[in-house]
Amino acid sequence: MKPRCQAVRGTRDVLPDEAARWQYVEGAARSVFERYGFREIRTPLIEPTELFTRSVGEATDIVRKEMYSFSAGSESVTLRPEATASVARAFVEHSLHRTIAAGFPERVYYIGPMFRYERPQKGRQRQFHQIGAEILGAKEPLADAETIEMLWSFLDAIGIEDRELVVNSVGDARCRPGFREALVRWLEPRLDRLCEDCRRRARENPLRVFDCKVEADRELLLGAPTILDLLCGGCREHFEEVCRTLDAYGIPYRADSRIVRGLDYYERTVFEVLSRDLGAQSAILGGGRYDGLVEDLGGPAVPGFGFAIGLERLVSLMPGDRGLPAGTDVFVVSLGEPAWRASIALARRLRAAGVRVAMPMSSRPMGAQLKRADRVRARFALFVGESEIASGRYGLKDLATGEQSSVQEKDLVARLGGRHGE
RNA sequence: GUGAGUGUAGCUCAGUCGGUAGAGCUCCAGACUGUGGAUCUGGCUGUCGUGGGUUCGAAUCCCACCACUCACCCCA
Repeated sequence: MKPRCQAVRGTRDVLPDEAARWQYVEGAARSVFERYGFREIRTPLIEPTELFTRSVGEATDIVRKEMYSFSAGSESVTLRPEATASVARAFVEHSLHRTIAAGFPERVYYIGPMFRYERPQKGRQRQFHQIGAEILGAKEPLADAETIEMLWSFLDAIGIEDRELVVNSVGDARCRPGFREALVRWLEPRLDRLCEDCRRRARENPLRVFDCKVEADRELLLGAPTILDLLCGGCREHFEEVCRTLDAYGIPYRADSRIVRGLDYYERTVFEVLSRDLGAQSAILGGGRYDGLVEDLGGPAVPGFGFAIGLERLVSLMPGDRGLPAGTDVFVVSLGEPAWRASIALARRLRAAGVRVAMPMSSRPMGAQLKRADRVRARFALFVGESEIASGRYGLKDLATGEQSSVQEKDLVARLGGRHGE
């Protein structure tokens, strides 16, 4: 059979078995994040194009060549390539800064799809999903460290063991221009010894030369000035306090002056968590501080810190025994047409009591029903035949142990473990 | 945007020198009319990615296109 239509390039279907794993991850994120005071925020998938050109940055790859933009009426809109800008926009639009008391920032998290028009490869789709969180109104280093600590707990909770935390500071409006200048001055006379990509980076976004993958370039760049040596006093102090707090938490990390993020709004702290099992796209998550973003979007000077996790990447790293689909509680095996009819009402009563029930859509041979019960991973088979209906006692078989007992209907719900999800 | 690899059944894959389509798994039925997983027997499913070319004849050779995969780039 040839499908008449298929999923567009870079998008894919998450089928039920895998969706169960997504739900597991999302549930763990909500549970952990809410312990730290984060509440969910939901923002639109489409935003004014200007939101991203202003925040993410005109010169970034995301804005220059990866956005799904189109005109709707007279305005240009864009499918969001990330959500931090949306959260900041909503924050300004609803004057949420008025709810912030000094020392008590607003914390929000989101889960949803993002869109970037890139060439798909391992760990990279055109529609992908992020779990992210933002903490707005805290300039203190504890906001950075505590949020990173929360992420570490979250990764623990879902069993991600192969991970490395790297942190850096990219300075702020006071010290970054100076560093940038020093770096460009250092690069100028060495351009002909660098690869083509690095020569382009030197022009467009000099800090990015540090994550070049060419070995010769990396060696040469060891001699380049590093941002950590040129931080201003405020940025240095902030970074050192973040590191001290991570030490106090006992979270292992590597300070790496080569970590540079691709979005213009980052200042001071930036960080990533890397894994070796992801192929070339090695980042599970990334984030940092953006103290100027809210103001850039027309709001008051409210500092921010946040991160985004790649959901697909996370799910692919999770141990295979996590987040398996829930099985059925009971399969109603009916013997003969009259019993099958009677089982319809029985199934309704059990479901109303919160039991997960499966049964066939028509009377079927018993062998076929029991095979099906195995397939849907039912814990019990409930036998319904004429003698059971007459006596009001049903045969209940534990499909794992093979033990069978006779149970009255009023005792069934307790035996089957009803009230799921309540 | 650049480069390389791969497209055969629902899934994983064989298919020799160009000779007319195969296995395992899954699914369905039966063995087995009130007790499943195992086993055995039988059965269903293909525009061989698409279009063109060469040839008596193409899954196989050639060209183009499409999709997927991996890498560059970039990022989650």
